[in-house]
Amino acid sequence: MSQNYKDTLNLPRTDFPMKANLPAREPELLKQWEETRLYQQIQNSRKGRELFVLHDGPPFANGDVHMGTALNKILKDFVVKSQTMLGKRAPYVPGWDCHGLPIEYKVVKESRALSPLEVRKKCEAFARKFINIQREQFKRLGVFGDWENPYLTMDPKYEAEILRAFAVFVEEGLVYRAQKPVFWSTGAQTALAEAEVEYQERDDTAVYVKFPLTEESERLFDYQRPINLVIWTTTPWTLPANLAVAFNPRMNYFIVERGGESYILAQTAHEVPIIGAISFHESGKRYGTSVSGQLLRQLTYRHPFLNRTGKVLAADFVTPETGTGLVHIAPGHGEDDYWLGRTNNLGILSPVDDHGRFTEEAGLPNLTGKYVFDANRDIVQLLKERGMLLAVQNFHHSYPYCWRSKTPIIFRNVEQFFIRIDALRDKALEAIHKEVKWIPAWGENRIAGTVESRPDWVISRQRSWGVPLPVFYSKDGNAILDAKIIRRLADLVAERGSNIWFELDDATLARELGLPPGTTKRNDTIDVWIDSGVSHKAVCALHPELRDPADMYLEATDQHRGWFQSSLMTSIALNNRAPYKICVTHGFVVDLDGKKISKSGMYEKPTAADHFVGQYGADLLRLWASSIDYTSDVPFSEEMFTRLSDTYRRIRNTLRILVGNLYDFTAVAGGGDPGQPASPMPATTLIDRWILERLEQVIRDCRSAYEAFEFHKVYHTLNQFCAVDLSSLYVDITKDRMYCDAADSPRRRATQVVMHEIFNALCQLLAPILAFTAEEAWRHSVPTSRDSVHLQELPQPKGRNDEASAQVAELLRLRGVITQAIERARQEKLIGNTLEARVILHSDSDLTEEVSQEELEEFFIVSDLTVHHAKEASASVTKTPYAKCARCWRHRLTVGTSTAHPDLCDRCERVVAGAEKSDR
RNA sequence: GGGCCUGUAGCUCAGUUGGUUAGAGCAUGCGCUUGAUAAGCGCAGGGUCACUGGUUCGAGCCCAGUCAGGCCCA
Repeated sequence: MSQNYKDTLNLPRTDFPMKANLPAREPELLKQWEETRLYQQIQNSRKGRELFVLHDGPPFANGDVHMGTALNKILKDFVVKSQTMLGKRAPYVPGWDCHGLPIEYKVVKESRALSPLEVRKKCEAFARKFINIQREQFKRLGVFGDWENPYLTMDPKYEAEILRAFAVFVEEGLVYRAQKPVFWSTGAQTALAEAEVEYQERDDTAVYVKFPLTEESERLFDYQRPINLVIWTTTPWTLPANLAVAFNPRMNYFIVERGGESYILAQTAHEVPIIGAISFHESGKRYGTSVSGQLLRQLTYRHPFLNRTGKVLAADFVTPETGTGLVHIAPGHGEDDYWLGRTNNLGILSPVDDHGRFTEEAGLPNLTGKYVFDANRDIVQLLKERGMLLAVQNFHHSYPYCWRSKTPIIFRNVEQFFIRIDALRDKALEAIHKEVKWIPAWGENRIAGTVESRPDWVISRQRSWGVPLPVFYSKDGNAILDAKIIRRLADLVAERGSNIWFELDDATLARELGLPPGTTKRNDTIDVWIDSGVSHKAVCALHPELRDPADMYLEATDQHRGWFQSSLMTSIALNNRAPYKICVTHGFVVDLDGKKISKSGMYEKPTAADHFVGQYGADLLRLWASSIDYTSDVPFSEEMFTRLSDTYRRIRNTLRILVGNLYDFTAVAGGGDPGQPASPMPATTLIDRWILERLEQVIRDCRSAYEAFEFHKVYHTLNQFCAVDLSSLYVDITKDRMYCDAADSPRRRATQVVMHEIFNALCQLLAPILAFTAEEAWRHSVPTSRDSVHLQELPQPKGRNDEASAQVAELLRLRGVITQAIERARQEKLIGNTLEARVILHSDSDLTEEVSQEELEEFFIVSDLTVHHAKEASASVTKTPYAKCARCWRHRLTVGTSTAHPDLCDRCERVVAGAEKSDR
């Protein structure tokens, strides 16, 4: 019998499917967006609006897009889409970093013995391949941008800008050359930037070595001879380059006798082999007598195995934590050593070639050509033979490694070119503190710290895949650094690409640039951090749609030392100001335990973004990116994706029920004109007014969260709104009127007006995050066939007051009392369905007298309610004696009163009778 | 080893200038519904606020230290 009445209900109808099937549906939307040139449409629609430039930090064009890269691009897209929907013109020009060691290394590894030009051509092909792969993957994530015209740092015009910037550096006197120990990768045969160094645990041979005093120094002591300095080192191979021994004047030094010899070393906390621990308690000839710094300074020693002598020098950097307090100094193999040698005119000895092999200069003919780390053993053997070895230990420590070739790094003295950071530092710090907003705020502290302490910038690389370092040598070997020449070269490169540097021989190149015959070129390239570091000029300043300074740079937190800093330095040099107004950083993607997800592929679980896009869809990745607070480490796990799928389904179903309830809305509300929005109808009931007030608050919260780039607040706000306010309250409460009232009852129509407004607002508020789902839902809205949701703006608050909210809060409190009572009744098997309950509410609120009986019953979703006033709120529940209405399922007093429809309540009887009348 | 940062329920997040019994969503358990149905609703359980000490009448919040984790640097 009841089936008969189902057809008389206004049940929700929609084509908007419950099941998202994102992996299949998203590509269709992408195709349509591409066909309609949506990005260009959006840009056109924002002509003349306030400009917001998010400048893309170029990822390296090598490898697939992993979760970290995806997170970065998605966050950028949130910014671009939300700024656009806040009414601004927010163009997005993506870019790629193309030059540099990571690519060259892969190419060189594949095929050896290539000429520089061949290497470059293979590198370019490699970069292009991955640009195309990454471009497709980024697009697949729903990221909008000018994908057809990205900027590439290997583009000839871009390369020319690098050279032009370099010309300015030269003009400003910022570039100098110097011999300097630099991190040197023997595996890749190049100097490395600090960013290219990583630390690994390693076992090394540590040796205690005797450095015998010269005879004249020995005469200063009344001690058993020979007298030795005792040094300790973990790099025996640097001993051939030893030129001095350093001590710290603030430490205490002693001379002790052991086994017929005497030794000088510091009082340290740890035991020294053979010597043992030294303390004041053991003072005396055999156990140790203090040696003053005054005396130490005068000493000279004989090299333990080479025929030369060295001096003892004072140095602050000597510490008592390890070793003997006497440090062997090799100015060619260490930063501290270098500076100490420089102040004491020691000269530089660095007898090692590009591959890390000893040269003849080392003075050890047997070892010439031997890799230094292999030669450690030989040096130890040599020390033993000479009787200079006190002890050998295994020493476990972390040691710098080349990030690409994974070989241990050595310090090696090489002629390099530098940028003088001191000339830029003060202004850079001022810009950091005064010109830029850092998000999160501690970023300011962090980058300031790195800028304060960073040494001069090594900008020369002994590599092929990069922009040539525009340095020439005259016939007599003098370096030529000339801004005019560099600019000429830039013009040439802009036209013919930087390959000309390698294609043309010295004579031709010199002729082209107007250099005197006999000039030769240097075969270094420029550090890639300069490449990306000048993008503010090469891209923002020159692109007609962009602007330098950009409004925002947004990268992972490691870029405080990387791109943020390199860009800042070049911008200070070029423009004397910061290249960005806002710098946003996000954390790294970490797994459930807070451990980082390895980038090097050792991680057993999939980390490529593609994997998750294929399994869950891009909108799920986007939802993930929106759900977390990106300012610290970003948690990531399969479990989170399962949870997020639930959240997603909840949001999707909320959209679906709203649009389902609007299936018959256009015809009436549009007044025959489907292109027009619904005519405003005043929200009649409390619950309608309340949900609009909630929407108002949600709009305010989301807008300000978008404005502050706090996307997880948008996520939580909208999730809460969908799950609680809409799904479990508003939609649930209005079901009865939506389904059972006459289709055009004022109460139902008013609700549709409200739902329509909410649906549209939700689509718009969700659009920056759920780019695909919001678009899909938007197409099901009424009136249909409108533009993309991404052309819309975010809804504006309408200045609604919150008169209903306090009342609803009051009613919700009473609702809690009722549901608890009903739950108790259910436990006692008094009732099953809630609608079987007869509820007697003892209300402590005046509100229950102001709101009508009908509305209260609807609000509490009960059939049979009696309200008494009481001091304290309580409710009692029994089974209602009323019969169940076959149509609305509520148990009502009026069921059975109609003769035509004896199983209907009065409301349903009227609706059914009215429908029958109009059918006739 | 140094700089910067993070640590609140199983998961993701709230928690105002220190002030009652630390909140929300999801997940879990139990129940209802079968007219949002590969959906929906209700109720319940779940936290020594990383740890230790301190300041205070009072600390998730302030201070010091420890532990764990991250980024950067050595």
